[in-house]
Amino acid sequence: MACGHDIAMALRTAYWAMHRQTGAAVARHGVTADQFVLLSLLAGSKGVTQQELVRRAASDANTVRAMLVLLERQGLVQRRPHPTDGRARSVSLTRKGYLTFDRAWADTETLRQCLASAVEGDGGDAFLEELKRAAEAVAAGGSTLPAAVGR
Amino acid sequence: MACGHDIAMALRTAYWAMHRQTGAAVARHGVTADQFVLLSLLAGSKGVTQQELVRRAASDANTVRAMLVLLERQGLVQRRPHPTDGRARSVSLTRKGYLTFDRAWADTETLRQCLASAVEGDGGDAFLEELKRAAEAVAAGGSTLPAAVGR
DNA sequence: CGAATCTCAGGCGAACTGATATGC
DNA sequence: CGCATATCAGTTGGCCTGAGATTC
Repeated sequence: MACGHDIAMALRTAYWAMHRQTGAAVARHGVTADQFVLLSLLAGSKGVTQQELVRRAASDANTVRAMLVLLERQGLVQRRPHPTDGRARSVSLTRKGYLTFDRAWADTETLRQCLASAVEGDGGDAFLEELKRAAEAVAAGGSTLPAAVGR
Repeated sequence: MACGHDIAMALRTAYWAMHRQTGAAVARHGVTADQFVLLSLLAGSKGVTQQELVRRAASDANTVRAMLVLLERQGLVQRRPHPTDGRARSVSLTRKGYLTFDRAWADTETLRQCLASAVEGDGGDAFLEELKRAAEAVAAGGSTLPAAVGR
């Protein structure tokens, strides 16, 4: 049977393999793998708040801000005051940002197909669902069942 | 159908959820989540070379060395010259290393069960296999199908 | 010789903590 | 008031490149 540790290690291996390949594929566009994730989120929806990016990228508010600052210096993203919420910022891609993302997206096409075809056949959807379920369970598991109890 | 991007994002989310929970669970033992991974590998087999750790931890030679130096300063691991290969180092846990790992392992028990039970039921083994297959495909995919071709 | 293992120097993106300002 | 959003200052661990020493 699949013990948690094996899954955790396989998860780690898979993530880093993907992260490194992505980084290598998008490096020549001047962005990192993590920055590419942000770009993909911004390309998908206009006028996102930083908080939204934090949620969707599974990251941190300070980290996201630092990354946006770097992307802003490259002229790939712009941050405008939010129309209704004075606290928030409305982040969106610039034209250059769209161009860069499109190219980077194209250069990661084979990578995504590689990933998809590896799990497709048996049940790609089932795999995706299990992955999401695992993420949720783990994220919530630490708070519902505080591991800092024993001893 | 499950597109590669969705899988990649879910993979990222799952990994970071696990990484953060692990880090929070083992923090009071003075080790990080990544260091805990090394400890678990060392606890599983005696006299491992650093190169072996690099492979199994899906990491980098310089990174592993830096981490081992930190762990060595804490007295958790020891590095001895390899018996047969003069280039290599034989890394193993000290008694303190075993103690620390056992406690950290116990504190991550609920986390592993959380992860296992989330994918169990449908097919935990199938999930693990798909995960491994995806990791292999991605790791090899970048070299067999160089993404830096287009344009 | 080439190849593998490890070490060293250095830089950098990213994650984190804690405190702070501002607007809901 | 509490709460949420974002900012700033600073620290750290981890990843990476490039070079070099040593041994197989």
